[in-house]
Amino acid sequence: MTTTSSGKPLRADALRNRAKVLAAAEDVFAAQGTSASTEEVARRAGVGIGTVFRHFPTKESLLEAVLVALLERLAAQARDLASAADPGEAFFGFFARVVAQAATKQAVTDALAEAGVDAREATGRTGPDVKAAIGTLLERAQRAGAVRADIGPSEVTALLAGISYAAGRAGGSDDVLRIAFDGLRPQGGTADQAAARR
Amino acid sequence: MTTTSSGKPLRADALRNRAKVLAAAEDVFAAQGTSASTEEVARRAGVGIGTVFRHFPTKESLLEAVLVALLERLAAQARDLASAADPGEAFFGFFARVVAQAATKQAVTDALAEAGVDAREATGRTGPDVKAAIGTLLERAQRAGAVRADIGPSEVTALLAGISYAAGRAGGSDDVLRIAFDGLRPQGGTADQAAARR
Amino acid sequence: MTTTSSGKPLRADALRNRAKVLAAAEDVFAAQGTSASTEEVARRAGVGIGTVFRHFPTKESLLEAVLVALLERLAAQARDLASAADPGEAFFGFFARVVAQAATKQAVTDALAEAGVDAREATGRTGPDVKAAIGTLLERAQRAGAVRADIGPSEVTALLAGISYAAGRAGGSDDVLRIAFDGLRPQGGTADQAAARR
Amino acid sequence: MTTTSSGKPLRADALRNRAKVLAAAEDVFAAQGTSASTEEVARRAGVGIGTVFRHFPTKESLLEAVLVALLERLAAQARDLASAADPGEAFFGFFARVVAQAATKQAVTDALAEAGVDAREATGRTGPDVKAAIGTLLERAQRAGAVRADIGPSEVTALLAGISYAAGRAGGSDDVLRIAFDGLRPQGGTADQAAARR
DNA sequence: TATGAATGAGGTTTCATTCAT
DNA sequence: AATGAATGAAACCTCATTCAT
Repeated sequence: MTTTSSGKPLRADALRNRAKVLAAAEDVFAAQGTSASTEEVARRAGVGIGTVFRHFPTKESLLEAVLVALLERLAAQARDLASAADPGEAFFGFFARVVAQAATKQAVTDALAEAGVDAREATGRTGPDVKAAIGTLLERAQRAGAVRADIGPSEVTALLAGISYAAGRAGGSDDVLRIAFDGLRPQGGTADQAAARR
Repeated sequence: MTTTSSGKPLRADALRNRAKVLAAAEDVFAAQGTSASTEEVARRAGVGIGTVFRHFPTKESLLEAVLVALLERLAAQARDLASAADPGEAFFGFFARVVAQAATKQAVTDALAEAGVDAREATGRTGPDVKAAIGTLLERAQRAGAVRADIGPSEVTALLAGISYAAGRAGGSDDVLRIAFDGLRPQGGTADQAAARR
Repeated sequence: MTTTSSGKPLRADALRNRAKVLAAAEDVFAAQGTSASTEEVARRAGVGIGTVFRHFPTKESLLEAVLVALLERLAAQARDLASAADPGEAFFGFFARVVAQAATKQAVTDALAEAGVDAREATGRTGPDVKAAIGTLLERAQRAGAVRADIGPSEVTALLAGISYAAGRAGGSDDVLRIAFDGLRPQGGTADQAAARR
Repeated sequence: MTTTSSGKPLRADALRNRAKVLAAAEDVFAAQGTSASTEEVARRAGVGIGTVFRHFPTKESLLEAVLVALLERLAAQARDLASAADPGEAFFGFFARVVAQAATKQAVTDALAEAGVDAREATGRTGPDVKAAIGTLLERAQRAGAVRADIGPSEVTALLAGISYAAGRAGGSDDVLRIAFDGLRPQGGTADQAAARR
């Protein structure tokens, strides 16, 4: 993501400003919600409002960019864990870490949802990246018998969102995370369990 | 909720309008999010904007009223199930029903959170009602061995919120609900499981 | 002023309400300025808003009525003093008393001026009454040599308004009143002064 | 007043617009009273409503700015006369000129009073400037025996306000001004008078 | 006649976006 | 490319006035 939509490479200073704006936006939206003003983002970034709009022609595109950045970071974390020694630990560790980061992401996910933009469409090719990375973690954990076999990446992603929400808003304690983990593990008395024992 | 804050009973027509506004607000906020305009609510209700503000002097108070109405409805449903024959079925049935209704409630819960109002405080005495009713369902299900014994109403409520969110936003299928249910059941290898098998 | 504009006599209870509203309006406008809401007047009067509008079909007419009532009271006070023993004392005493009451009257005078209504027209036949009563006091004081001879009721009224304003807003002390009095007395080196020394 | 509250100098075009808005506000408030809408001010200034609020973030701050501008102008006029040849003429000339300008100033003074803002506080350091300049004029006139010795700047200011009000509202003729002048001159039978005759 | 609920124009203020500097 | 002033639509809310009860 080092070029504009027009495909032309950005000058060094422009690139630096783009990064400053993005970082500021992440902070501001996390702190004040997505209804924070674009001007506030500019102020925090230390640039003029015009500069924000030069890089992100609408507020929605700014929110989208923040979301993409977050998802990219998540995907990277997932890929880092893809070759960990203990697949189960890798999977659940990733899950827990995402939930812990939820406060910020929540704001942005909400925003896009509210703006009437489907998150999956907005995130373009980043969404699949995350899903693919999660899929890898999931498969390894399932093969190791640490996670039930009858679910796929979509279910994991949805559950991740829900538990993150609970953690951010409902003041959910670790107990909620524990319940989710128990639900994700192979369940007793089923074919899953048999597979887990193998 | 048939009186104003001043304690005087409302005239029949006023009461009817209040209900119309509340219903419209529920629809509008569910459909467009809580940033929908008050004027849109008035339009949908078929009343003048002044009427909305007569009944709910600020937008926040309108959002609050919508939330309270929703919670009241939930509490009533929970109470209805408190004496059902099968406590486990009652508990899980309630959970599933709430999640199914989630689209609307989500909008409002978000709104209050964003508005800086603590949902638990805003809902005044309605929140406790819901929690109490859920507590009753939970206890009965735990005593019957249908639900794990190491959680309380707070965890259930938080999980309810999270799964509802997943259902409303992340397009969570029934699989997510199934995972949550499995996590809520007595877990293998513990005293709970023994109780469950009895 | 015991009839409506339609000429029909008011029922006893209607008359009582009219008086209550008028008194409340005086209080409210004096305390909060003329931008106070009509609803506030109704509340203070202990009647419904509809009742206020039944008696005074517009807010302007209510302000006008308050002003008329005030002027009537002033005229009565002036008439009471018309036969006082000392004409000079009567004149200056009246002047001082009016200024002391100014706070309330100010609000209303301003209001009418702001509302684009010419005070002289609005007050209809009451204005002349006041002016006539002031004229009588003035003439007697002039004949007694206590007030300069080269001014008429119009100048006295204007000065009265100005000094009242100063008293109400500019925090004018008694000194301002003293200056006005000195300016109103027969001035040195003229026929007036001779008369004053007689 | 060539900078914003943030201390940064304004761009040339912004400065021009600020002046246009201020001038328009003076006109509009003078003509229609302080309850005139901000939109009317924008229309008269030929700018968008947003521009008005960029320069004056609330209506009250706009009213305040108009008042400050007026007081500054008055202070400048007073200072110009501070070294005039005839101190008495300077003092009374100033007084007369202020009264002649009264229509506009009245509107604004009223406004601030109504808005619950103490004019003296709101005007910051401009109020004292005016009073100081008036004080200089007064002292010189008193030393020259043209004005009575037993009053100070506060009394002059209050009287100024009152007579201005009379001139603007009550249709006061020059006679009222004459009365005030006579009251301000050294009064017969006192040390003042002796000084005046010298 | 009295009441107060309903109305909607209009007021202040915010903010995403555009454009001159 | 960067800036920030200008714009105006739209939001929330008030209040004089009308009208059904």
